[in-house]
Amino acid sequence: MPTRSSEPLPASFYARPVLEVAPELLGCTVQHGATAGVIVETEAYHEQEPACHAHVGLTPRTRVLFGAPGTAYVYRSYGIHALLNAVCEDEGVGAAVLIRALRPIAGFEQMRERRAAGGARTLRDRDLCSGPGRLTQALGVQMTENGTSLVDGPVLVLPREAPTEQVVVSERIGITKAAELPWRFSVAGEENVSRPWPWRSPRSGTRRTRAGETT
DNA sequence: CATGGGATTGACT
DNA sequence: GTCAATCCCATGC
Repeated sequence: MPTRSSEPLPASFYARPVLEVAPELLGCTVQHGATAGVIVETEAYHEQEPACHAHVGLTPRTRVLFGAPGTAYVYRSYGIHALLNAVCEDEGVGAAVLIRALRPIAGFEQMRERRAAGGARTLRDRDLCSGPGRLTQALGVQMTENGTSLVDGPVLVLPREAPTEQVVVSERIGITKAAELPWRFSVAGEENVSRPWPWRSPRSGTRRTRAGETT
């Protein structure tokens, strides 16, 4: 039972350009019940670019995306995984930050149980939340949390305790539209990040680092 | 109402 | 490297 060391981030934190919020969420904590982890990877999405679900306009599915900043947008991906986003910018604007990876800090055993129940075979600490579908599984975040408040819970986002880390920028992962936008943010040297496939290497030799610059 | 496409993961060749 | 699993919903007839 982790003691909440501080109050959740206020809605005003999210009511800003999504490209500001996405890197600033790095280092913040996502907490759900007894499980929690520090955000180490995010991606920004905005209605004005086609990779964002809100790009198609207001529909039953995207309603939450156009809602109040600080709301959780949870959607099902590939029919299997629930992906967690934080709705940003003003109400009426469709924008959100996808939480792609966490460094687990509390509730390790419960995370392991949930991940094992979900079929995971590797249960090292760094496999628990190193991917957008993995972290929701580990934290027990489901579609039922779609539309709930990240300020009032049940899923909470708490401010970071340590100041600025080294932010690494790169292209978003797993999308086909607007894939060139450098809207993915992670922490330099962080091990608990998602790696759906090796980061682009033209021909031979596996590149370890692929990134733009820091801020 | 039928169809098709994912902001993924894990297993396998 | 390839591939299947499986659900929500946008789109089109």
